[in-house]
Amino acid sequence: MPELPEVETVRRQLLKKVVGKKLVGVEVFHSKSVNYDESIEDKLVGKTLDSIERVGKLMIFSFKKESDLFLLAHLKMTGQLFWVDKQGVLNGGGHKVSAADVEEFPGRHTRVAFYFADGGVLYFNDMRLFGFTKLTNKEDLEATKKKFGPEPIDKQFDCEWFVGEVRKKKRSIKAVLLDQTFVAGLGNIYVDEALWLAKVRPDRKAEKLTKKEAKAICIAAGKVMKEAIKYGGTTFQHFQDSEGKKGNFTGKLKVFGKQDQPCPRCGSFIKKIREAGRGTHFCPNCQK
DNA sequence: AATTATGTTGCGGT
DNA sequence: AACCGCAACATAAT
Repeated sequence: MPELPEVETVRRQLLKKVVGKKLVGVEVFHSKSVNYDESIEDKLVGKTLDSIERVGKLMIFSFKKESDLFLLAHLKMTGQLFWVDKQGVLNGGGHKVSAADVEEFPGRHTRVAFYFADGGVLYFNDMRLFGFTKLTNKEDLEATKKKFGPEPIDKQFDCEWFVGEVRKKKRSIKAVLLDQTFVAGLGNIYVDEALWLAKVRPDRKAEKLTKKEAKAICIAAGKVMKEAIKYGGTTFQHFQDSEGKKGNFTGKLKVFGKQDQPCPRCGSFIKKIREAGRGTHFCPNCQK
């Protein structure tokens, strides 16, 4: 799933569903998905979930009366977190999601199940096994957090700082925006969308951007991710929220996956290239 | 059937 | 230090 808006969508849903609940069991179906921690169940049973934070695309679960224990979850490419309540209901809203839409739990790609005292289960599914859940301590968590750059959706995010720093970078603007240590949260989809909004080509060298272009990118990055959160994220291939639903921002995409289709702004055909090692979509006419 | 693509990021090389 | 390419893995599409 993946980028900040999708992770934030899941975080907000889970806040309402699992915070305050007590863990009674952890079942590991694939050891890699718990960072090969053989005692994860022993460490978690009896703990009550206190809060869920997020840094970039990383989710951080904390526990009541435990100041030195945290559960990190990173979904990478195909990770998913599903909440299934006592009745086996995914959406918690009273009716089951149809079997056609959602696989059985645990399913083929279920890697970990977290069982709660009220009968609910939090499933971590991850087809490609790049993602992880992992226990950590306060010191490690703080070190991890420090590696992330600021988030463009943050009220405090400073475009003056962004303009100054981005124009020191020698790589393409696409590569720079994908770098989580520079700014956190953007991934392949939202970088392409933000650059379209800002009318800047993804293959431009960051150091060659004008201040005006850099400012436009800064604003666009925050805007596109805030808007995507409002719509529950984007489903391009695998993303499903904690209720098994797809993101509604997919219909709002302007360039991502739109190669050979007309640009919604100028009508020229959207092009797809490879930039920073990633499939990259842009309008060759109105992005300069 | 082999090749290429896929929403991420950490590593080892220059 | 900054940057690049690739590997980790499973699956679907050409």
